[in-house]
Amino acid sequence: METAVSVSIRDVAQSAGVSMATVSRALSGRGNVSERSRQRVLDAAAELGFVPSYNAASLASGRTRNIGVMLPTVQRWFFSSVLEGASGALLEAGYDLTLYTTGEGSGQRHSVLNDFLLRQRLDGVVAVSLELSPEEVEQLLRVKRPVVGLGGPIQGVATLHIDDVETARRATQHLINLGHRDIAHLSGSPEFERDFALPVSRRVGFETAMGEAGVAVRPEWLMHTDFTVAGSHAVAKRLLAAPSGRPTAVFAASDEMAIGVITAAQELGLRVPYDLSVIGIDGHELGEVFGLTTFDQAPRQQGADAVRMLLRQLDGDAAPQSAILEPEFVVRRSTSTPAQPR
Amino acid sequence: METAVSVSIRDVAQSAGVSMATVSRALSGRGNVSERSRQRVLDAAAELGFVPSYNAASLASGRTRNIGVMLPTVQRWFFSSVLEGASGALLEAGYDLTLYTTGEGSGQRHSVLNDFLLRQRLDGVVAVSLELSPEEVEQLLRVKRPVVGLGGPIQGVATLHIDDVETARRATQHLINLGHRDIAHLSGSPEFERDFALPVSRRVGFETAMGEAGVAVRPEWLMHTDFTVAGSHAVAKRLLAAPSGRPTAVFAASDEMAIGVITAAQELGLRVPYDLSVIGIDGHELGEVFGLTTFDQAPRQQGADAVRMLLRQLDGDAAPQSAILEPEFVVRRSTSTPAQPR
DNA sequence: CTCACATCTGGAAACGTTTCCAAATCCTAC
DNA sequence: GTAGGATTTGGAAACGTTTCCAGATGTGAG
Repeated sequence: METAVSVSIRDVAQSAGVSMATVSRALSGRGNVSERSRQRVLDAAAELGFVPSYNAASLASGRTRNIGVMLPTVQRWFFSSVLEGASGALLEAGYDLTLYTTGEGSGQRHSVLNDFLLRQRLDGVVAVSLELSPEEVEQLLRVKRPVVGLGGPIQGVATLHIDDVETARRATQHLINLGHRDIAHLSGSPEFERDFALPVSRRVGFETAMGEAGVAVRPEWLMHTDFTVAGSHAVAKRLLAAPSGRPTAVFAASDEMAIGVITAAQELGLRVPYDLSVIGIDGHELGEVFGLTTFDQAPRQQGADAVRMLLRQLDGDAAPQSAILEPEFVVRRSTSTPAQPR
Repeated sequence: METAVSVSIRDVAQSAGVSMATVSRALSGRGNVSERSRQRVLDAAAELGFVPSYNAASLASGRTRNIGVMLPTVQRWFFSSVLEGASGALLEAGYDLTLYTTGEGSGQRHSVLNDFLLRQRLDGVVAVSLELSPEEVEQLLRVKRPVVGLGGPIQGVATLHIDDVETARRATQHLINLGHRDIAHLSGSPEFERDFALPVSRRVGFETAMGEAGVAVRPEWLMHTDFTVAGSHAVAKRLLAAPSGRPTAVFAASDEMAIGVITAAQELGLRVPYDLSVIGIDGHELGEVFGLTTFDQAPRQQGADAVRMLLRQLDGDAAPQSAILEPEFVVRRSTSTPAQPR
């Protein structure tokens, strides 16, 4: 509450009658300080309204209390959820969060890495749905910055993710178990996505389940679009209005896509699930509203967990243990037995 | 591409055969350097793979090339759009973005300000939909950090926002002009929101339009909920199923709420717009899918603009000029004349 | 060929912490 | 009371830049 300009550790030291070294120790908690000194320092600091300079501390110590979060965009539900989770966990731990949205393409990513991440501004990085090249990983590890990956495996980096193939297989199996045979799959394509092999993994899971059940995959029912409601809405309208007949069920690679399918169906006068069953993956907040059956992968939780993993690594505690997450199967009213079993 | 450990400005100086001062000048662009020296420095820096330390630079210069963005949450469309816009603009300008999600309540906000913002880590702050107290503003300005507000006026701070009252008035008027008289309004409430008087402003606009047209406002048709699809979906179901009769039109304070109303209507078998007209405010990306009539306020653009305003201020260029934005009226198929004009 | 002035350069002092090191002080057990 | 170890302390050297201040070098006009 004094003059805001530059009350430094030196002023505190003077006022508390101790050395700067002791002030630093008392305030940061590293090193031994007698209870008496600590108290005097704390009082003096409070009295003077002392605010330590992160920059100076970082420069001297190498620690920044700042974590970078890289993700393709903040506009899709999965990513904003992850971000929200990470942000909360970091705030709680007293860390800053520096955000890098790299764009859906990989164009900006390299410059981001070079221009920002390496400048010793970050203690660590959470990379969400990004395929880092071996060189990029090496670059990061060389500067001793731990990295945690989210949403898919990254070579040489601790990672948190669900088993995409298996989850897709189970989703498809759910439809088959209900009696569906005419099943379409909506997924992303390399045209729209650069992250991981996510669209591919989910398609493989789909095909695996179909193969296991001896059901043929109709290539014209493998549709590609971006991972948005609007994109899948448009594609689904074509799919469902095709004169060659329509599927009785759709497995969408994400909940946003599934919602696009549902709205498209409604627009065409189809009743879900009576005329069309729909299942997705994600656990979107709107799943409830649309009665969507899905595999919930709790992205918010994932964001928080990734941060905690990273912080543990920074504390030197744990080995970077990758983990495969178990999504929760949530059955709602968008799936049922087909109306006209063949 | 050499050993990554600590190639500093000193090494570059040595390698280029000039002083550290000259290296600094050549690299940062401030101060005069002969073309010859500049080239040698640039070459040496590239050769050694020199990466300047932001921390050291910040410490010495006081500039951080880091902008803070504070917003309540990243999970609502308006906010994630603003963030996306801001992030892009900052990346482009070579600035880092430090994200503070303060939570919808104001609880965490104060600590955020104190613990983070003031630590000379930020060159400036973009505050989105936050009501900063005079003390908080004063605190920021005292440390000479420019602030730009978004989403509502902040005392003593340059601000970017639409005229909420007027926009709400025009939205309501649109319904009235179509012939509607039984109009409900869905808005937020202090129970859910802490930001600004936004819900209030939009309600006032609604009431103004109704008053001007001599139409009575039915208090039971003033519904409150949070600014989400799910929240408004639930409330709208009650509204539209009320035995006392239902409105022919709904003005929702945000597009997300409007979408909740539309899905609720569909679930109840009502046809939009035949049985119910719906209008919102925002310009949500799903507006297209749902055919939503709305006032588009281009939040992504707002985020980018806010950043540019801030950067201009940092360059010492411009006076902090507040601006009132003009939303764009987008008519789609969710509004029409009422089915049964009285 | 000089002089005056602009441009360029290097030395060194900041910036505000952390942490190494050695010295001082405190304990405990004998 | 004392030796030996543990705990506290302060001095001062980092950390890697920027920038002030002079001094050196270049330029153009007379």
